[in-house]
Amino acid sequence: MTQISLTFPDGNARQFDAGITAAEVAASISTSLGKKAVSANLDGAHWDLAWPIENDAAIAINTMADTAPGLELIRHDLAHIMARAVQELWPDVKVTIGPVRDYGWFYDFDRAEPFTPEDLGAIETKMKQIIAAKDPVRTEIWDRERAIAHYKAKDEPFKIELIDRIPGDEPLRMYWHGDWQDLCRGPHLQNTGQVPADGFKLMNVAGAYWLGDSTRPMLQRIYGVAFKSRDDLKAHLTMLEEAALRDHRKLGREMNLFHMQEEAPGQVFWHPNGWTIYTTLQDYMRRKQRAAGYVEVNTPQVVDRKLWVQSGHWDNYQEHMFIVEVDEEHAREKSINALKPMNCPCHVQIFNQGLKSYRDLPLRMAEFGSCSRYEPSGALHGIMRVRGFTQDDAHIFCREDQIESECAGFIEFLSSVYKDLGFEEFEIMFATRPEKRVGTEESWDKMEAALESAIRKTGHEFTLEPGEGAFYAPKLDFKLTDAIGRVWQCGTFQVDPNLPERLGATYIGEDSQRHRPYMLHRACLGSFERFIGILIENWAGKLPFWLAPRQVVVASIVSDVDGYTNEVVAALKAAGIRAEADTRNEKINYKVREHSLGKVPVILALGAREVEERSVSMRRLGDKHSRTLSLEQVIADLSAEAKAPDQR
RNA sequence: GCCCCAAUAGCUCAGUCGGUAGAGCAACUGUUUCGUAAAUAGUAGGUCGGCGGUUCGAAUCCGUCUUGGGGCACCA
Repeated sequence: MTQISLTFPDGNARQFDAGITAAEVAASISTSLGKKAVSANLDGAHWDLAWPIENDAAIAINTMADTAPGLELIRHDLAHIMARAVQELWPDVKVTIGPVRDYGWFYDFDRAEPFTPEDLGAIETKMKQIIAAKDPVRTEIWDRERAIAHYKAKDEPFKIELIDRIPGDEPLRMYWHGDWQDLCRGPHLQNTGQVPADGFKLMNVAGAYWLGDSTRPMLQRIYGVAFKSRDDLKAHLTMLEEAALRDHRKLGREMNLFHMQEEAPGQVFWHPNGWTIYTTLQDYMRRKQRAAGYVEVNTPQVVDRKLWVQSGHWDNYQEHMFIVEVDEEHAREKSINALKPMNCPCHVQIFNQGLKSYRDLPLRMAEFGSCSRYEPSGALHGIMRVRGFTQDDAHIFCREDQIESECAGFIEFLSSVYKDLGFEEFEIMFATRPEKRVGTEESWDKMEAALESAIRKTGHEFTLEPGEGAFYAPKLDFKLTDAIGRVWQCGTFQVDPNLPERLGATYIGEDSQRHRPYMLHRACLGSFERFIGILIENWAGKLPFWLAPRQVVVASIVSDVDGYTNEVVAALKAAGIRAEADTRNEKINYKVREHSLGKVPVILALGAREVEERSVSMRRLGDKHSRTLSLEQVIADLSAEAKAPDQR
């Protein structure tokens, strides 16, 4: 018998007979570990307790107390238990794939009739029966022909296609519990009873293309969430409820920020409150960009097809463009135009006006560019994914040797903006050369090295995305993390030697010859619409004072003090604060409640006492109590707070 | 674009078997002047998303379009 050496996490190694299972290893350490073990990590791979170990390896035994492997096993086994439940209820349903995902799993089924909410209830009940049965799990390794014959007999065409897609040298693991069987690479728990029967919930049904391919059949996907305990599940469901409470579509209505209507799908009607956020944010960005050496421009909305043909958008992006045909007077043919989906071609037109010298570079050209894109109807979502939006766009025209410093400068700029707006954390995704690309290897080497060096010099880490760059150059994407841990891709930095070439941009170098500039596309917020949606959800509507559309409500307690109320409002407005009076004939409780629900950050309540003292009673949003302060003090405090972060 | 679900008063929602459209909040008008998260009475408010069909009769059943939602695909 061959001996193998297994190294444990404490560094000790022990000899075992080859072919020993992880379960036997666990039991050899202690009886209790043998009982508690659920899986192993073998050289970093997640390993089923029942699988034999044939070679030397580093091993660690997992129990349910190990969160990541424990949840992985629970969710994975639930996917199979659900598939079994579905086939026991409806034997003609075809099974496909069912992976683990965040918080749970899904499984895709092929079935003629849609699953209803009642069906989900029936499936859950059946799943609980399967769990209660504690059916032992076993896996067998089959050869390809046997597996295919098996699935042909069972009429499971999707499984046969999966087998065809598995590389020839990989073992086919057939996984069983009870009489039910699935193709699966594992690992699994030892019996179905190890899954917590009250720790999961089926959430919803959605369509999903087979293999994610829109030309393949649409399957029905059932999503479930699962945790180790009922309490963890409840906590998750509560978290979902809280996330729903900060939905920007709900808050946008409640705070009277904007609305959308069916005559203009995917476009925002900004109300005064919402537009105040928008312009405050835009003013802030304008100051930041000026300070960072950008010039601001503005370019046309409706642009002739000729330019889009030249830029390449007509061939590559036409399905996303709003095309406008115009019967021009005196013209023989209609003129065909498109609403601009991007600003870059127009910016090159400005660059191309007059000769540019190398002394003009880098030229940082910014536009709050209003763009229109015909997004697919199913992609639209509140103000986050729209058809009409404004980018905080800029293009930096520069020489190759300036890419690195411009990139570093942009990363500093972006991190300062994100910090000012309340996002401390962001991640950089570095997308490198794809397989299909243009340009020399030397040029790719230089561009990638410039970006990598810029990231390192600014002291950041990055996540590499090999092959994800554009066909002409690498790019960076910036993902920020919001208050409840969600990740949003907002910023981008993309090198582009292609468009200056297509649109004939040149500058005169020191050698008095014409040279081709590089163009660096960059955005920080992405679009104002989407970013404001993110801000609303991040702050749950309770925006920081400087961004809050309604900053102060001054509320009379009795109508006798209305004169003083109006005086206080006037003084606040004179100090640059967005203040309004509430002199309605309502109780102060009513006013406090209404303005608190409206997310107004400061309420100043005024009664006879305040008039006499020339003071105000200030209540901050979310506070239980108020404080009495002098009017001068409050104006000084609030006007300081009303300043944007860059002006403090 | 694709699958499923939905659309009733400004908002949130009820409306049974196909038989004259309802509530709470908001709004408006009185009364009330009140000290930090809902005073009180009354009034008004609707082409039940649009169009077509079935029916003696449609918010309700069927078709279709539009929009929204959950996903998928998309996001050079």
